[in-house]
Amino acid sequence: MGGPDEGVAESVQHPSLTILEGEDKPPHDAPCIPEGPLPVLPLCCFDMLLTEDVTWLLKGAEPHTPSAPVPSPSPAPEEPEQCPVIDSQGVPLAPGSSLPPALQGQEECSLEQVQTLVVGEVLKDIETACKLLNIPADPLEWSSGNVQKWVLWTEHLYRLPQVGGSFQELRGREICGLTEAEFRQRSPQSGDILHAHLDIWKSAACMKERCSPGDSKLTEGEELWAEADSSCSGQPIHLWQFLRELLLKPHSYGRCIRWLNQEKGIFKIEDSAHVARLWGLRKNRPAMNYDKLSRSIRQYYRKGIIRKPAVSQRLVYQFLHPV
DNA sequence: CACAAGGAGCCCC
DNA sequence: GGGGCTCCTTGTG
Repeated sequence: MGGPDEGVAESVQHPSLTILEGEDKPPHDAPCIPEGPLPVLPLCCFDMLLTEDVTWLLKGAEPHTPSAPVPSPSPAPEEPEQCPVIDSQGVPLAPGSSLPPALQGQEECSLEQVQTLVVGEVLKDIETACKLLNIPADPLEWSSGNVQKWVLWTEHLYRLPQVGGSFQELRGREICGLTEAEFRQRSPQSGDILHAHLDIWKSAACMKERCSPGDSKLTEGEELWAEADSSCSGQPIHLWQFLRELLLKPHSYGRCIRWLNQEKGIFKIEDSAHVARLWGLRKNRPAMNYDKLSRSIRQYYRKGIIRKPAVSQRLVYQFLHPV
């Protein structure tokens, strides 16, 4: 069913725009940023971060065409967020008005600091996707199944038109070797975007490799993962864990699931179909839908993991052991 | 119509 | 056996 017109693709494109020129060396205390020039990343690839976290960045970083909307994975910018989105640290972010905690108190932030922050966020998001999809971070290591998962995921996350089996037979090494033109050839509608996103992943993998492997210091994101993620143990992820992971990444998934009261563990599924599809992707269950997902959630009632809150509302659930 | 609740059968690890 | 998927019925707003 091709889903009702979920305002496709055009909001994601700024393929020619780049930020991160990396002319200066990064600050020496940057946690995991390699020395030397940072990879030049297309701006469109940061859209997952831009919506809440760094809209302030763009404001200062003009000249941005005023008519061009800020790239966003959300389908239609027509509807503003009804509720303030809470970021991973629980700090309410009023779009365009507040600085990330790391930069609070600093009126002027240097380009390097911005780079460090943005790149760090990109790495965290890639890490999230890896864990949710259970695929290696380095695209070169992907099997054809991994490639397929990644394509589906990226399509889904950025509401791209579906490419079908255009990349089906390719393994990671092969898809990494494709030029943008070849991407377009295989998928005229979204090939360029997929190519740009793959570039991000390749750059991130490259950066990770260049990071000192002995550095065991966890980034914020990794700490969150350590708290939330038990999929690293090699065991199959449970639904409640998956939901919690989505909830802990509000800048990526805040539109489909969000906390109503994190202290009490109360959350709301904003887009039931979307969450179900994400779960289906994660579990390789293409037929997953909210009906089945909610049935699984209801199994948790008996087990004391999730319940309906005292005041029952549609699509609102509560973890019995809040995060 | 979408969601909620729960029974039941099935599969996989 | 546990966890989850699937299909089902019934009820509600």
